[in-house]
Amino acid sequence: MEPVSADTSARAADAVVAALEARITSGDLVDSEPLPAERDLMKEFGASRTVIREAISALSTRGLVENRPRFRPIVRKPGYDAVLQAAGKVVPLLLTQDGGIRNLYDSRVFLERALVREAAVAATRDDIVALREALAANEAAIDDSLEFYRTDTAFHGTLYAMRRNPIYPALHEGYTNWLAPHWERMLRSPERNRGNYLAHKAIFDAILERDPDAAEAALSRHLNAAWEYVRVTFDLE
Amino acid sequence: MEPVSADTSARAADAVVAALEARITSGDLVDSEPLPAERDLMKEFGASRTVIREAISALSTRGLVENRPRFRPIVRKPGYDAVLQAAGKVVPLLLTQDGGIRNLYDSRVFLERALVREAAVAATRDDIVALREALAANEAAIDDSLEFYRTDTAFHGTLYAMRRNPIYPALHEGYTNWLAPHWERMLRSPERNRGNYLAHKAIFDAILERDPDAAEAALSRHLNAAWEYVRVTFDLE
DNA sequence: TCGTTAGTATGGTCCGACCATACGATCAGG
DNA sequence: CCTGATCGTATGGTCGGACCATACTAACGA
Repeated sequence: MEPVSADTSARAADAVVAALEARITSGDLVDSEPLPAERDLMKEFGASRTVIREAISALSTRGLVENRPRFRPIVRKPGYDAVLQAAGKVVPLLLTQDGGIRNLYDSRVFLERALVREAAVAATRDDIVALREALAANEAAIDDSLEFYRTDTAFHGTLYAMRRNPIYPALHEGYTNWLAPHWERMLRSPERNRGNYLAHKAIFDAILERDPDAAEAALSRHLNAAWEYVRVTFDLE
Repeated sequence: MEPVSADTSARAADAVVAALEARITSGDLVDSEPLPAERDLMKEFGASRTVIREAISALSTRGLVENRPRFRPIVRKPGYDAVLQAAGKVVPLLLTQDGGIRNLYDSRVFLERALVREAAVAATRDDIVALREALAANEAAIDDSLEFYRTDTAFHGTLYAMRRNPIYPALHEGYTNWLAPHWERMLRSPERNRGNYLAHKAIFDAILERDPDAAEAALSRHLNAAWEYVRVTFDLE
């Protein structure tokens, strides 16, 4: 008679979530295909539409389905980008607080310092090729600020890709998306682009020479200078 | 006549979410206090309970309110832990896939390598004191495997805290929570504990001597050995 | 063959109801 | 006066049914 585990009172939606979750990961529900209609699911689970909709909503925030307002939800197999998407719902709120942008940017610098250091130590021939190409594309875009921004991002992205761990490209996308609003609005010019390109080249050269300390130093200079621009532009700190 | 921005068809709940979000971040709704009752909110926003509930659910997944099944939702000011909590909903799914655990663990090793390197270069006197204390507590717990696990985690946590960036403690909590299921079940013994303690001590000593390379190497040895245990225990890869 | 159009499927919202439980107040007993 | 049991109310969880607007589809006509 003792209501021992009273805390196990579960929401009915949780069961539906678990079931659909299993079906998605198992491939029973195919990726990129629409989810069954709500009214079908309620018959299937013997639950009310309320419960079904709550379950779908939960799946949506977990990135397992893509839920555009008036359309059928689309099944999405979970990937590392899903994590970032989920996190992305909260990050903007943090950026409005105290040193939020500073903290996020600091973590990016810290990570990229480690990435370039690793690159200097362990870059493969293919890595070097990829970096060289990214750098060349960056140089070619100096006079086109929009394209320069793209190739700039791509150059840094190459660093993230070198770990061959899907977490890092996802992280890179997170950083660029979250910091973009504070970055895109900055004034740009070919001169400034050239400065950034030279910074990228310095990093690349240091990696080529297998000099981790120099690579890290060059990266630090580059990103700290960029931070200075952001800081004064938005009057932070 | 052109339905230019037809995609702006918003869910009614979004407006409620935005409003409550603003109230929480502005402090109008106090942290740790219960949210107004659903029936009050519907009067206030002129919306149906359906919409209100959906809004609350959304806030819950964003970590702005804590929503235990049968209780009043509790207001939670957004923090870096909220991000990790949101991400934590998806991470377990990824860990069941292919090299999921490997990827996550790899990212942890990579981060901690950077952390100990930084510690060796830039640790303050207070940092050293904190590390020494964490290490001492770890040594004292060698014969108590449960306590050893706690102090082990705390030692690593000290490394994360040294950046004085709240992102890192949150990350540390994420790593420990996500990897815990694969870690806690491993067999433990005073001998193994002693080995881990010695590894911690080697890291600490290298930091003391301001030798980043040695610190990083010691950390790598330590975590790679731990990975080996996990790998064979769970027959991964 | 292709654009138009009508009909249907489906998601979004609302309403009103009932249940179970957390909460708060009231009351009985020491 | 304090403590613990009791009871009524507030509140979240679930249900079923309804209506609307729109995405989708198939029939239709130029």
